[in-house]
Amino acid sequence: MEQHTLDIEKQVTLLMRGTEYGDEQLKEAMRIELRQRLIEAQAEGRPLRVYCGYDPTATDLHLGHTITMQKLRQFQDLGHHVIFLIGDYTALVGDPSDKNKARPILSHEQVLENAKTFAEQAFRVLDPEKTEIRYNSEWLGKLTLVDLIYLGQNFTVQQFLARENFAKRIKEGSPIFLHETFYPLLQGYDAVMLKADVQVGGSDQLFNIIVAGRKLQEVFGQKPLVGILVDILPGTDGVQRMSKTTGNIVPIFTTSEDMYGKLMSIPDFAMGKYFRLSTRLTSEEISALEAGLAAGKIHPRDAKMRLAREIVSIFYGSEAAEAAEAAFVQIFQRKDVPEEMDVYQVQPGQSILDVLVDSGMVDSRSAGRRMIQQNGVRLNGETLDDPNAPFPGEGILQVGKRHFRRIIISKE
RNA sequence: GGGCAGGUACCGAAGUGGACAAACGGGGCUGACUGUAAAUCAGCUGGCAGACGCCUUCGGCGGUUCGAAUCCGUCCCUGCCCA
Repeated sequence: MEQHTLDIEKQVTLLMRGTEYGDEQLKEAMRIELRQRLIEAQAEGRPLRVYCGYDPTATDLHLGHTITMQKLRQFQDLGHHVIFLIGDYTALVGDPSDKNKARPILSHEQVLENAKTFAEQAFRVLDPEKTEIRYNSEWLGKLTLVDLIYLGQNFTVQQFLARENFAKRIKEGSPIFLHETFYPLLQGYDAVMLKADVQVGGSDQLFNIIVAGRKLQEVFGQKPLVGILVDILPGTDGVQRMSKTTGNIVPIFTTSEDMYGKLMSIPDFAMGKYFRLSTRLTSEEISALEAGLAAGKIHPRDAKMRLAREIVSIFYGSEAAEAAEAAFVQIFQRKDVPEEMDVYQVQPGQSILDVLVDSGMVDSRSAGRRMIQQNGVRLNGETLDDPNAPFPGEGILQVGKRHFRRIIISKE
């Protein structure tokens, strides 16, 4: 018995690590509830039911999503039951939490298309053997109007208006569509249908999880879930939250080299958050690193390379991470060329511009001309300056900093 | 349903008959520099041709005009106020 409580204490410490509630009291309350729930479940001889929902509003899952996924993984590794919920119906509504404006309307077909590879992407972090995949259309699709009315009776308009993002939109005079207010109800209903003990989410999910989810579970006679809220990862710009629409994502499905490079492009000031949220380094190690940086003992470039290496190795293993680093050093630090690149075969009579466009290295002839004018096109290191000249010969064609093709001349 | 204000490029936002492919800012791209694809500085940022020029784009459609993002009609959408 003594031994078990100790185990639980360790679990609580691990599971609460990296959480962010924006309010110490709430955090403490959740810590206590988590401990209690673990004790109860253990007494009942069952694992906790833990879930996090992901809305397929776009095709790519990205590093930002993996913060909650890593938290799910922790639960999984501790033997708890994890549900990866695909929000194919909530995606139709669009979560107003993280937005300063309404989401564009998607059709259910588009959403399902987006969701196609969600699970596959998630398994880069989660254990496929231990993960239950669900779609919330399963129960949201069956909700009747009466059900919805009943759900709505538990919330007031004032609760919604008080939320920062809605208040902001009201102040700006930008629209808030009625259906957006359904979002928390639907997410809360997910929690009810899943009989969740724990819900993991970003700290922007506070209302949806702590207010809506817990409230509705109580209404349905369930014990309100424990919310595990994690901090939000900024995108590659270092400021705005990572999101596909902002265009600042590090996608999960990409090459190790690309992931490494994207991580190297984050601003120096964002390194701390990335280390804390996306790597396995302990907070002591990170603090030491930051102290070194502040004292000028550690080069920011080296710290960022460490960051990139750490994260890439989580997804691709340490060998691939080292290879990606080597490629990065080769291309960007030594300004050398990569080991591997696509091959393009030049046809007789093609001009330089023809090759740029036809090989897909530029989007249009105008863009190609611009690129040449700006000295962005090189063949074997020699800058090419006449778009209309016949393509001069074989070798390595480079456009901008990071686009390469091996050019061969067709024998004819 | 009525009154008022709006709908401009990837985003924000000027422009209110010709000099508008459309100021400015952000984003993106290129170059220089560097400590890195950070920061900073400079340039570029609809397409075709690249010399003149031509084509598509300012919510949709239709008009007025030699000429419309700009004026008129109509429709759609948003905010505020009223009901």
